[in-house]
Amino acid sequence: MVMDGSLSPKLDSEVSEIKPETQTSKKRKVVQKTVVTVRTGTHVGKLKNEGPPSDFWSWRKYGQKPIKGSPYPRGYYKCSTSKGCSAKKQVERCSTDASILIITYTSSHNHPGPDISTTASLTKQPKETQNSPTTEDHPTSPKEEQLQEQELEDERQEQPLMTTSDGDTSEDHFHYLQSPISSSQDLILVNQEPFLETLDKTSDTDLGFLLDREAVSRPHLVTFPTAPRSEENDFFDELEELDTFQLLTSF
DNA sequence: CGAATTTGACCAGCGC
DNA sequence: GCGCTGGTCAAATTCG
Repeated sequence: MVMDGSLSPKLDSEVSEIKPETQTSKKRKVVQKTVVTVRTGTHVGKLKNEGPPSDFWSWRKYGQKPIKGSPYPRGYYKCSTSKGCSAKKQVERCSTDASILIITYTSSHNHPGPDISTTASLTKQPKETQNSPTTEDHPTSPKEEQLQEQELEDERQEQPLMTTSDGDTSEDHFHYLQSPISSSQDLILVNQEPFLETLDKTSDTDLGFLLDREAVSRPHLVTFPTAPRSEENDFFDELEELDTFQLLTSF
């Protein structure tokens, strides 16, 4: 399957920022990666491990490892929605903000959609719409709030830490996308990287081009253009989001 | 009883 | 070549 964006066509809250990382020379092989940053409520810290921001798919945890530079461990999940699905995701917390979850999706799902019917009464079809749509339907609309911006700073701060051993985390492009995440927590930002290994081999130029394109179109459509918002603005965000939501839903 | 999660060990890639 | 870090597997444990 070549569904690059099969990750998830819809998101519950909003998107803030994404960093497409096509690991070219990292540790393991080169795979498409989608980094999604989710801001969990402040209550998250109380939870034992921050509820797993599960999207519409079911994930099975198969490992956990402490990451250098981050006081929090990283959890490794595999998609259990479908047997043959090779989709994986890594969940880790921002070293600077425990309330921020960084979810990295690897590979794509082989199946169209999870049993959304069970998860929620979504109206959306299981089509693999990867990036375009903002077709997100909120089932019962469990209220989600999203913040962003803070992540920017957080990420920046994080970089130095990560750089300790690596330093080659090249995040040149930012993708703004909707996320598949529909957890009861607050979603902050999501990024999707519809890139497959195939692209990788194609050429760097192409990749860059694609990235650029996406970055350009997405951010303007969904996210706010400028001005970072603070928690106070969050409320507004919610409102706006709801509005958008309704529009989308209506659509 | 079955499924999911947890934890440790092992393996592979990269840097020094 | 060695050591470090990240990622995955598998056995054990826990929960439903």
